[in-house]
Formats: sequence, structure tokens, C-alpha cells
Amino acid sequence: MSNPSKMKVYQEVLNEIRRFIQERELEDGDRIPSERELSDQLNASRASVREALRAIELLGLIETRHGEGTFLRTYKPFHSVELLSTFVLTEAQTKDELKEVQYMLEQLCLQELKRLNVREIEELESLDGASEQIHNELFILLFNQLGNQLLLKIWHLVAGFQQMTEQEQLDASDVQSIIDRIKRQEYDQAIDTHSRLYT
Amino acid sequence: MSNPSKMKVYQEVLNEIRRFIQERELEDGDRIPSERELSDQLNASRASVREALRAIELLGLIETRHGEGTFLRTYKPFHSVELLSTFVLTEAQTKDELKEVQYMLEQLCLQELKRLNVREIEELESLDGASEQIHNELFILLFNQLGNQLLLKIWHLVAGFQQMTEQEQLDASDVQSIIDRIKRQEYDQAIDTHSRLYT
DNA sequence: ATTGCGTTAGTGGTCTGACCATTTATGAAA
DNA sequence: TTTCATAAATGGTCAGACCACTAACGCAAT
Repeated sequence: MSNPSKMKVYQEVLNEIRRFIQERELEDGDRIPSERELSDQLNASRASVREALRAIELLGLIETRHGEGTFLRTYKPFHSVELLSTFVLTEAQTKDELKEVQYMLEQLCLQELKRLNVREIEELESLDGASEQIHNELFILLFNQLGNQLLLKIWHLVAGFQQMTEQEQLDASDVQSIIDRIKRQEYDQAIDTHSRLYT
Repeated sequence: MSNPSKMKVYQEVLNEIRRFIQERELEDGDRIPSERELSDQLNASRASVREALRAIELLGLIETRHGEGTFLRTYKPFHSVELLSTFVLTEAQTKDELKEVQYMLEQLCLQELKRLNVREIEELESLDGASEQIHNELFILLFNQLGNQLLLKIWHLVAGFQQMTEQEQLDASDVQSIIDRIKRQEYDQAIDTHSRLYT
């Protein structure tokens, strides 16, 4: 690479790729030059080019197809959230913190219930009251209906981690009472009930 | 690598590194085995190990020091936003989701302001009103004072994504007005102001 | 001409081994 | 004991090789 700065080669490569995409106004699905081409044109080894490509592949910015090539791809942050979760959630978090965050996220969700229409509320009927997982099922459904994949993903990861710490989970009947409140569109009471379960 | 699945070697390496960190409960600043050690222990080439390491380095999860080694580093997600920002293709809906989640998290934060004491509020004085990063600085400070590190990290993550998608950031003067409100302990107005900035 | 299929060129996936640059540990000399 | 040159360990980078997969090509049979 030409740039003699302290930046690593793979980062320079990243810069060049970025410029390439920008100049040609590439879009979703468009092809990026092959690793060997990039290697030649940028005067970098293929190994360095690959370091750059693997990094943004992991991020979900490109898609690689064996034998075909490398293609640009629209970015979905919630994919990266999963990637990072291990690192973020593992670090010396107290269980209380996890629980608190889960609680907050669920409160956020419940506070948005007003946005749902009758038809969406009716879908709550499909929940299996006998299931041990009723809590998870409820919020997966609700977050889904709110239509925010990122938020769902975050909650899901936090909840999953929470479950691993083997704290006592919410009682199924308590969750059921929240569901009942929601069905009757008594949202404030639902929020209240949920709030009480966490304190 | 032993695993004969269709997963790429660098991804397997990534999993192993993750496990390594998790099992030993490594924290900020702790050292990760050298590239050659990992290469030996995981039966992967050093090139593949590097692909994995470079990827999470770009994510900001590790720090590499030439001649010394590789170290775990928490808390600085997306230190290289600049490297990625311009060529991240994001759909409009995704951007909206991102914005919404960030907004929600910040509202969550502001709603907890009552819990802070005078001394903590006074720390807002330390914020540099001229900084472009005033928005980030404000919430890093606030989330920190609320004492939930996990929530801070999640917000940080989302804010990083947001920055990557190159959406228009909040105006510094608007943020400043939020800060002023908080200083005068007009929390409800602060929440209101913040809310208006996002709509 | 059309269809079918082996060949081949291009591409990503992975490994080996080499060399350089930087930092730290080592050990001999003062 | 201190000082400082040397060695060892580590990350940074490269060249080249081989495999696996895909798509395009071209020849042969229809």
C-alpha cells in the first residue's frame, strides 16, 4: 500500500474499498473486485485484503459466495448485536444489572402497546398459557408486533443471558395475568403488574 | 480446525476465542494468547487466526500492540466508525429502527434523572459545549451515573451503529439546551426537549 | 440450430513458511 | 548492583501454493 502512515494495511484496504464503492455508487447485491484483483490494484498481499474483507463480512456489510465473488449487502445492525453480545454481556455484569435491563426493555415494550391495533392484540390468543416459556413467547410476540427487529434482538439476547444465570424466572400465572390485562386493553394495569413482578 | 462444518475457519476461531474469554472471565486489559499460540492450539493457520483477530479488532473488542500482544478491551465499540461509515448500505427502515431504539434508551435514561443527587448533576459542568461529540458525552456521563454499565454499553452500541449509518446527528446547540434543563433540574422539560429532537 | 456435458478459467478458503519491526526478557560486562 | 547489548517473543506483511466451488466455454450428439 502506498500510504506509509501507521495505519495497518488491512485498514488502508478498507479505505480503498470504501472509496471504490462510493465512486461507483454500488448498491445492494453489486459485486466487489475479487481478492486477487484488489491485491494487485492496491499493492497489498491477498492475506491483507482478506483481513479487511473478513472483518466487514463479519459485520454483515458484504456477502461472500465461494467460487463466485464478494457482494455488497445492506446492513442489518441486529446481526452485529448478536456478535457483540457475548463480549458485552459476559463482562463481569452483575445479575442485577441484567435483570434491570431486561425489565426496562420490557417496560419500553409495554409502553408502546397503544400503537397496536385490535387485530394485533387478538394474536395474543395464540399464546400457550401452559408453556414454561410463556414469558419469552409473550415478549417475542409483542416486540415483533412493534416491528423493531433491533429492539427484539437486544431484548432476546439479554433475556437469554438472564436465563442462563439461573435466577428464578417469572411465574407463568403472573405472566398470564399480564396477558389478560393486555387483552382487555388495560395497558396501564399491565405495565403495573409487570412492574410489580420485578420488585 | 477440527470442526468440519461449513463454517469458515476464522469463525470457528472466533468462537474459540469467545469461549476462552468466557471461561477465564477475562476483563478489560487482560491478554489473549499470541497469534502463534492460538494457531497451534486450534489447529488453524496463523492467517486464519489473524482474520478472526482483525475482525474483532475492527469491532473494537480487542487492542493489538506490536511486539507485546493482543489484549481484551471493553467498552469501545466501533472505535473505527470512520472506517466504515460511508460504505454502509442501510435501508430506510433499518435507520428508523436504529433511531427509535437510541431514542428509547435515552428516554429511559432521562426518566431516571430524579435518582441523581446535586453533586452528580454538577458534573455536567465538565461537558465541553463546543464538542461535536457533546451528545455522546452527555449520555455516557448520565448512563455512567445511573450505575448500570450494561445499559451504557447497549446504548453505546446502538449509538455506534447510528453513527455508522451516517444519519444526521443531533445539533450541538439542541443538546446543550437539554443539558441546561437538566442543570436547572427541570427534568420533565429536558425529557420533552429531547423527545422533540427525535421527531 | 439446439441441447447436453465435460473442460477450464476464475474465485474464495486455507495453509506454510518466510522476513521485518517492535517490545520485553535475558544475561554478561562494568 | 547497574547498564546495556543480545536474544526471544510477538505482531505485521508478504509470496506462493493447493483445494473446493462456480460459471462460462466449446465440443459433441441430437
